[in-house]
Amino acid sequence: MASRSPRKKTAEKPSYHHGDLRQALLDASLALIAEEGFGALSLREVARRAGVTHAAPYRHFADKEALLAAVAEQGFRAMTARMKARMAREETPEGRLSACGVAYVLFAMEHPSHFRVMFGPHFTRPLELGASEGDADAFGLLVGSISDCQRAGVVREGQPQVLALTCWSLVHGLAALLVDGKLEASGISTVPQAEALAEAQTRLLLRGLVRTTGD
Amino acid sequence: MASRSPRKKTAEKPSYHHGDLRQALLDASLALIAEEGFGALSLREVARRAGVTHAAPYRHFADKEALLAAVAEQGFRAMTARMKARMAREETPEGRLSACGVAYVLFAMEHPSHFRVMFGPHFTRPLELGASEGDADAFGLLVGSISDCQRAGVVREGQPQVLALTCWSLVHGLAALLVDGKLEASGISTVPQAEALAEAQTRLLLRGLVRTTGD
DNA sequence: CCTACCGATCGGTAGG
DNA sequence: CCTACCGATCGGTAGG
Repeated sequence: MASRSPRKKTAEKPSYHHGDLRQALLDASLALIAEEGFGALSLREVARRAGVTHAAPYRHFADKEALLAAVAEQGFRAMTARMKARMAREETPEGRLSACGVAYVLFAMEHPSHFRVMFGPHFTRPLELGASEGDADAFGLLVGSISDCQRAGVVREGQPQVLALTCWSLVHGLAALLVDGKLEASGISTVPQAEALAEAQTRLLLRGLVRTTGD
Repeated sequence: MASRSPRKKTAEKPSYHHGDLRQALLDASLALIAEEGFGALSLREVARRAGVTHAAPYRHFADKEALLAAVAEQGFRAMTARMKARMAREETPEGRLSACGVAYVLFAMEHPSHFRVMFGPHFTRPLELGASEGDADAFGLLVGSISDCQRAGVVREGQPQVLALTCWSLVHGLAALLVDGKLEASGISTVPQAEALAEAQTRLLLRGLVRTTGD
């Protein structure tokens, strides 16, 4: 078929000599994790999928952890954007608070590999997020949302950080159980199902489990 | 020191010729995960730590997944026992419900490697728990506890399974965040801190975030 | 439960 | 970004 002569390498295959290999490696990592699981992730296999030799990734990442850190960082940005977008559709503070949590769960469902990298025990150091610009980070959005609700008088008193931690636990737990398939036994596996569940659980946290007089 | 003559192998080293190698392999797996992380887990290294050759584990486990399944099964039994023990100290239905969740978080803090194996994405098939005897499984305990609270009139109406799923999400999320060290930035890392946090979050879920007249 | 062996993959580097 | 190479580890099996 093709001659093996070493010259005329003029772009027969995507060799990324001038393309964005860095991004290609990140994409390949996510695809690999999604298809083969975490155990299959190696720099060599990632390079293979990106169509380069196994030495090439070292031009962009010092080691596997650096690659995963880049994946996680991109994931955090995407998740924050997802939350902002869904919150923007709401017109009340409690609507935004709820949207914040639902978006968290939806992001996990739609980007399970990203989610696993972001929250797995893969990093030795804290994962600097480029000194995230003020309220841009996800937890900051949540805390701010709680504060807004308190100012509007719809959420009880208390340190916003503490209340936010409870909200985070709830949506993080739901997301983790969904991503790891632990709710498939309960017949929950699709995105719409997850969305409905996230909304129901958020409502429940707001109103509380305890039976009230106005119930 | 010791002669290398092949005879007289009379128990100089723990060789498990008559001991419980199976249990030793399970313990070694947990220690390995705790010390070196998941990536370091291999049947060969586990065998090495147990003091046997790398072919020995195959006498007890077909492959790595079978070993991990055994670890997980043991973990589920221990977790259920932990929950039962803590629930038994309580005298009210809501006390038992709360204790149920707190015990879940405490188990995770005290056995992080077990927790990771139990809820990680490591298994291809559903992990049969030996057809857990009726209400003995953890989720069953939770659902029963919710039902009791409803009968006592302290928890609102609704399918117990649905309410239980919300409780599970909350404590699972808190446990996962703790185990993976994501709350260390918030200064939470000890067992007592985790216990206090679990109790606070459980209370919050019961009462709800929404400001009520009797607040 | 051990010895001895297989093929395969891996992280990493030298040198271009 | 590639070729060529290093030492090391791995899962798994044969045969005892």
